Amino acid sequence: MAKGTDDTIAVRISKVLADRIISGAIEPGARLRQDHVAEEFHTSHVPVREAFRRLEAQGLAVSEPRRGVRVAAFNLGEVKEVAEMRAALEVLALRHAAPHLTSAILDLAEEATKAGDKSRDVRSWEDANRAFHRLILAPCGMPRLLATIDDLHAASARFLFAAWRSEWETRTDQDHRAILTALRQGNTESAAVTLGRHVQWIGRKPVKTASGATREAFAIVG
Amino acid sequence: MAKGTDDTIAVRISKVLADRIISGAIEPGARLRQDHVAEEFHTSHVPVREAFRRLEAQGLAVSEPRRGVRVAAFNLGEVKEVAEMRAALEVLALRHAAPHLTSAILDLAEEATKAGDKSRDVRSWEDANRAFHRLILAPCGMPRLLATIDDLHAASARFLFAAWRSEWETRTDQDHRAILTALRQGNTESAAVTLGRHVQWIGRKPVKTASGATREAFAIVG
DNA sequence: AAAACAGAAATTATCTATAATTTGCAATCG
DNA sequence: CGATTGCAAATTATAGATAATTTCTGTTTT
Repeated sequence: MAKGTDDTIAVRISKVLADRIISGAIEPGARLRQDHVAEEFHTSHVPVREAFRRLEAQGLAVSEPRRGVRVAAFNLGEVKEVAEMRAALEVLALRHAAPHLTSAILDLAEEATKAGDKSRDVRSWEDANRAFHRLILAPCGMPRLLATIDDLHAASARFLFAAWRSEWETRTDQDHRAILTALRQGNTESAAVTLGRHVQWIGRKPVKTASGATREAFAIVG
Repeated sequence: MAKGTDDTIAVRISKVLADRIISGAIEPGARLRQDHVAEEFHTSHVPVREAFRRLEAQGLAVSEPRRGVRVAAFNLGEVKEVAEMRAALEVLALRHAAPHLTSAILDLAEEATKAGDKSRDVRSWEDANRAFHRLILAPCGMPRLLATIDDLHAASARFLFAAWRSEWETRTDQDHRAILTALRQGNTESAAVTLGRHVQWIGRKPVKTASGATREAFAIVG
């Protein structure tokens, strides 16, 4: 993949910040101060501001005029919203991608599924999961749709990392396997229905808060 | 509506440029030169660049590093893509909005439909059409979904104005009426199905090109 | 005459500086 | 003692200036 060395500085900054926000390295609600970021990247704040606009568009940051930029907060409602949008759009993408799926692609998707099942931490599971979804959806050849789905995946990953900050138990992904089987049989409709259900599966998990109490954390696990 | 006087300059610029791009005042592929725009708005180019990032996120402009920003081009493929995305997402929004729809809202939506039927030019038809869709979808209470739909509507409007630059023949919108009737009867499923079909209706129309030849123009008419 | 080249002009991307606004804190007043 | 006002520090937003890249144009070369 493009290492981005010819990207503009603003793009580089936005990629690094996006990664930090998604991984949870920066807390929701935390302020992003342009001069501090500029200093860290040894630039002025002009490209930093452009990076902020980019994060805003992805839904990872919110900006109030004259009051600065904060990492976007989220709640159960937004997790559900993203899950439903993903269901609607990924199903659409799959219907268009299906006729162009080759067995080579499906083999790669199966490998991604196995990698996910073997993952012993959230991060590598999420990498494998995203690879699976991208592999089976990319052949739809609809760039705008794929870009929107990518942004939703970023949001999903953020929810996931926030809930499963460290612990992760391996599990075998039956849905992915069912989807692959259906696709291999040319049964697009069945694959689409399974995918639509799959990405709406919201995991729950008790998490200790800073104050010592426990609350439920929610995330899309598909 | 917010007149936007307390918006940041970048937001104001992006709104004006978005309107010009959508209305077709600036041609697809045309370059947006930051110094010229800055001069027009009596500002420096820093807010102009931020406005460009915003247009980029909406899919109205494309930017190549060091080579500047251009008005995004589009083709029949993208018109279809936007239509299908709208169908998927507006159906989702309607399913969530339906339980919150009051007869007052439905009355307003009916007025919007009548206004659309009476419209003698594309612009006012499109205003009325967007009002209808927003009225019945807004109560879903899903901000991210509504924002995405708004961007898709902007794209739709652009396709429409490009195809029907001036001529427009009045027509009565049966789909809108069928949707309202179904919603009044509490038949959400039927309304959703009709809406999904409605926004995928792509109109065709012969258009004279600059070179005098005629080609077909396409646009979403719903 | 078509293609390739070179220099000039225009344009983008960034940096440094300045003005305007907000936020935090402390002292004052009710 | 709590709320409020006022000032200082921090921060955001914009302007003006500079360096680097691209585009344009006219000329030369094959």
